[in-house]
Amino acid sequence: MPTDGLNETTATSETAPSNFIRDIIIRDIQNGKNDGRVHTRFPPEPNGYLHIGHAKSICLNFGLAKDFGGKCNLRFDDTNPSKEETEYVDSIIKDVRWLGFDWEDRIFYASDYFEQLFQWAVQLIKQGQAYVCDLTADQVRETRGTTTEPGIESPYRNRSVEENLDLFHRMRAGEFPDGSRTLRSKIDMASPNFNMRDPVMYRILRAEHHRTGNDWLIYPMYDYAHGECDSIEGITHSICTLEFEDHRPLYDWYVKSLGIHQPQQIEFDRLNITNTMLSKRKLLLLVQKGFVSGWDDPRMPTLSGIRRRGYTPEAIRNFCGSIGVSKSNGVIELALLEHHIREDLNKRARRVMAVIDPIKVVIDNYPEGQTEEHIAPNHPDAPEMGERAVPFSKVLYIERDDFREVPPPKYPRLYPGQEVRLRYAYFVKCVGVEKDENGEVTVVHCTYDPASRGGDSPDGRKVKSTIHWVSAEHALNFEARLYENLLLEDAPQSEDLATQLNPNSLVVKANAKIEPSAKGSAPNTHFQFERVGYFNVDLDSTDEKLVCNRTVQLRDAWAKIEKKAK
RNA sequence: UGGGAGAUCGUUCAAUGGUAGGACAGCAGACUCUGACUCUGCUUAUCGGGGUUCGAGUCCCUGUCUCCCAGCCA
Repeated sequence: MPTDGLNETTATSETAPSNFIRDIIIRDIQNGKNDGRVHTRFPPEPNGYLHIGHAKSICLNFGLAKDFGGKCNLRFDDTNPSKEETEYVDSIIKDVRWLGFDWEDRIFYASDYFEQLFQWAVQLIKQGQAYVCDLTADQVRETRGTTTEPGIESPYRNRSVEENLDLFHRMRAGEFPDGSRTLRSKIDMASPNFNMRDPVMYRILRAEHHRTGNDWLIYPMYDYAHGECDSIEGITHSICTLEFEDHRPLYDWYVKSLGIHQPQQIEFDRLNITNTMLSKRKLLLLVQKGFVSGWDDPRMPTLSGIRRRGYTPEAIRNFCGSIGVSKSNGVIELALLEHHIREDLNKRARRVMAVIDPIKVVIDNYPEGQTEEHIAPNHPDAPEMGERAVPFSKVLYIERDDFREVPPPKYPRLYPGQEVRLRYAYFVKCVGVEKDENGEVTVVHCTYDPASRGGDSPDGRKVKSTIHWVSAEHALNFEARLYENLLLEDAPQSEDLATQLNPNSLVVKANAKIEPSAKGSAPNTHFQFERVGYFNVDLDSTDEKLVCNRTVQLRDAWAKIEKKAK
């Protein structure tokens, strides 16, 4: 049986459309900049799990490198030990690989460069471009100025090079308490760009680092570290999101002051998707507060979450390739992501019949105790995927929604007096119902036409619809987990997450039925439950109990018709 | 009200001074043993006002709107 979990690593063959970053690279190559090299990097901070927004950046960086015959590094931006953990490093490695990208031996960490970064800071001190400041965090903030007023220069700004060197080395040696001093760049307290108002380069922080342990008591800030890390690795195009536009002058200031290789920072728009939370901070909150079962809850937009949900790397790559890259911050419709997962799963998912919300059907004229098998293809358009036998007997289950005692106008499915086709089996006609004391239909009685075996009547008569079914005696009981958006359609703009969450984001159908061929399916096997949706086998599934996640529903024209009727 | 960035179909990305195009969504139809898939057709856009030009989404001026920035986070 084909399982495709972590083995789906074939690269996308999409022809990439033009975008402004490609234009820049093409121009750079033409001008012989960087000797025509293209070298990018994907630089996550290991402080959480990767989500679909990161997938855009991953596909962009690795994709650009591939398309231009260059390289792309994986680098962990681990300069803040108080937030970072090995668990996150491991998950990021797994997720990038799962998405189908390869960094060969180029996996790096900002922490690999701590000593070099320290030496460069010393160089900047010697050049008179950095100083040790004794102001507290509050004082730094108070003296930073406002949008209309310049900041106030620190009283420690003009310390001698010798004193700065001495103090900075003593910061490293642990002579001062956390937060008592910082190393700052001496730039311009009057700059209209706050990032240039003597930004902090190093802070004193006694926290165990997931890689360097307690070797360091001072840690470089992102702004100080990032350009140099890029420079060390020979990065040519340092691609990041729009909010770093204001940081670019500082990025350039450091590499220029140091006289080292200068990568070009290019900013693009972060991915936003309707009704989808793509903030690491908020996702962490969802996990911590128990609103979801974990980072890999199938409702999460994390790569581990959507992987568990049944999304494939191909679908995600195709999606990322189709959304484009620009500098305007837009919001992609969730429907586009769903389109790509349907498109991919339609090609690969084995068809199977499963009934999510069963209602019993008795074929009155079918012999008691008799069983027969009907042959069904595993994929309507892919004969090479084979076929399987589906057992049929007197008592069946069909979808509750496929029967109406009183049909609405134009209802094509089963109702008293109406004949439909049981897929791959027989024509059946509803001849009556049984009800419980509440008037609820409990059993639907039908008769079948033995001549229609296989699903077609020799007299050429047509039916309006074909419905799916399972044999009650042979079907496997299973648990279907149906997902909707985690966020409410009209989520209030509030910091209180609870008020924004959809109470129906997970509906468990513990009494669902599936044809026996699904027995023993491995986790992450993709199925199309015909006429219902794409599902995959969940991690929680065991030999005794099959558990399936609804990845995405099939497009449903009838639902639209019904909605309009209301 | 300082600085930075952006504005093209409902959404999103193209069009690099020369026929405004694709994808998704929507609508209509064909096909169908999945109201799925597939196929066909259709609707809909250059933020406003000036200017340059034979010709402007693209260049210039001006206005409007949106997003980002005052962490010892990244």
